[in-house]
Amino acid sequence: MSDFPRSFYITTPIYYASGDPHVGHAYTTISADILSRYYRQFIGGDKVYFLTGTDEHGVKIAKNAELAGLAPQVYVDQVAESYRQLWQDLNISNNDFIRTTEERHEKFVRFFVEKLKDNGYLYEAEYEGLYCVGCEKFIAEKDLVDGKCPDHQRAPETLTEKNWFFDLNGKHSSRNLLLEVKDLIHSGELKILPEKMEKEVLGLLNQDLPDFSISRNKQNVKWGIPLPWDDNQLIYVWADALTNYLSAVDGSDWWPAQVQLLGKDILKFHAIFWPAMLLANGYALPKVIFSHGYFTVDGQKMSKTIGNVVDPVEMTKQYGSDVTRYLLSTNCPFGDDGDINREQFVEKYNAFFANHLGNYVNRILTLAHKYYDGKVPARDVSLEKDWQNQVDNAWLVYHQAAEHVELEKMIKVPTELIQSANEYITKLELWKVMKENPEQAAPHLYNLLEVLRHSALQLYPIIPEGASKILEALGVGIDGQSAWGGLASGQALNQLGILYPRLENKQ
RNA sequence: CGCGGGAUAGAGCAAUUGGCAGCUCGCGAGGCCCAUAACCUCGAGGUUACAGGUUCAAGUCCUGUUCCCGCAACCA
Repeated sequence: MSDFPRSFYITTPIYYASGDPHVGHAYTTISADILSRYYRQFIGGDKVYFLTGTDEHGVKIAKNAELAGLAPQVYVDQVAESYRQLWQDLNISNNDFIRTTEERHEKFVRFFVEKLKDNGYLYEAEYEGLYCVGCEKFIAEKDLVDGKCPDHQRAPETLTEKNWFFDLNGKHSSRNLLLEVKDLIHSGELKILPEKMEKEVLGLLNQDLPDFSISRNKQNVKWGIPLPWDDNQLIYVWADALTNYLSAVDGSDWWPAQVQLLGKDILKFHAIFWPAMLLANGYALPKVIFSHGYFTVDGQKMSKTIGNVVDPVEMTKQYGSDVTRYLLSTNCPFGDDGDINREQFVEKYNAFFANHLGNYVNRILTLAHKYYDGKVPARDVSLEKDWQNQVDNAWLVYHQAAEHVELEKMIKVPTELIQSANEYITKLELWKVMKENPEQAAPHLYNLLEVLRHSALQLYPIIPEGASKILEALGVGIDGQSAWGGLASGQALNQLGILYPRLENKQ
């Protein structure tokens, strides 16, 4: 059995509130929810803290608000609400939802950057960049088309402004934070997973990483948290956003996070800058930074211009929370890129929910009602040995998968148990035995029901709604025992009917 | 020669890090009739992108080539 942490603090990134939720956001959040629910089952509900939220400052948001004709705060209120709604619809069990425009956060960020300054890690310097007058902001060289801003068809000017910089390289303080982060990654104290992402981070650390600025001139960025000691500056969104992982749990002992999930686009910030900031202010580092992959859709990059965007809201509306959770989280090994094939949604639904899980549930509950009065029949320990071994082993594999954050492997375990149970029924022709000699078949049905109980417990983190219904029908709870023999003979069983109707594939 | 990942059956993905190329879906044949046209068994389908090399043994290691994809200093 694997070693469980004493407590489990898990975070998703806070999502940038410049638009509606994306399927990638849903993927990260579902993954975090699966782990949260898993740990709640096995180390206790009060030992798990699951944080998500929204990042609500910055130029882009101010601009989008203006385009929508709304005040920035009104705009982000709406966006935050759409995230909240989606998480609710997806059965996400987050303990907190932090917004960077909340007072508790802003207060902490001011404290945090002030501390960086007091500790000697901030210095003032010139930032030089390409500035587009039309956009009223700095523009990256890679975004230029023929040397011009694509939005305004004009060449940007080179502009300098004074910013406060964070001393990563130890030029202004006694510590070289980049070297320290590198050492901590090498020593395994800070784990970057999957391994290939750790390689990438180490690769970045072997190149020159310049210090980054943690503030912006107020004239260029108008929507943010003021720098406490400098009226002309606002705190740059990254310094603002990363700090949420602390501000949300300030005053408690949840920190350090056990797992911080993120998409690979923001790996550098989380695996290098964030640890450096924590070191500078004397905080512990998160245990694991886990970077998951991206989706392509039908083999292509998801993009609005191609028009192949998968909308998580629509998907949830169409398929419900369990199915959406299943389709997204079991699509590919966690940590790799995966392809979403929408034409396969119905096929995958039928294969797993209707044919496999739903059919099995209906199959054995019907038998129990037909021949055993809807009650858990008597058991016979001498007929349980093989099942007990198999189930024990299944749990071992399951816990190991969870420990390694291999979400796609977690669902394989109960799937295989059910498959074995179906084989068992066929091999013994149990429907016949039940008809002819129900007493003889009784212990076998007990085994089948017990297998269902274990499967449902294992499925619960991934498809909480359906798994809860099944466990309820069996008369047990979600924090049930993973030892064999948890069902009590004589326990009344509910009939569930068709839990997941088969869908016809529209041609 | 900026850093890194990838190319395996019609589709989507595995392969305990060198040991008989597997899984799911789809497809074909049979079985069963308790269950949702479900379930069970068997089968077809691969020169593992390409060319060399190391090895008793290579999808896996090495060299080269082609193609795809992230990141590349402020982009959530």
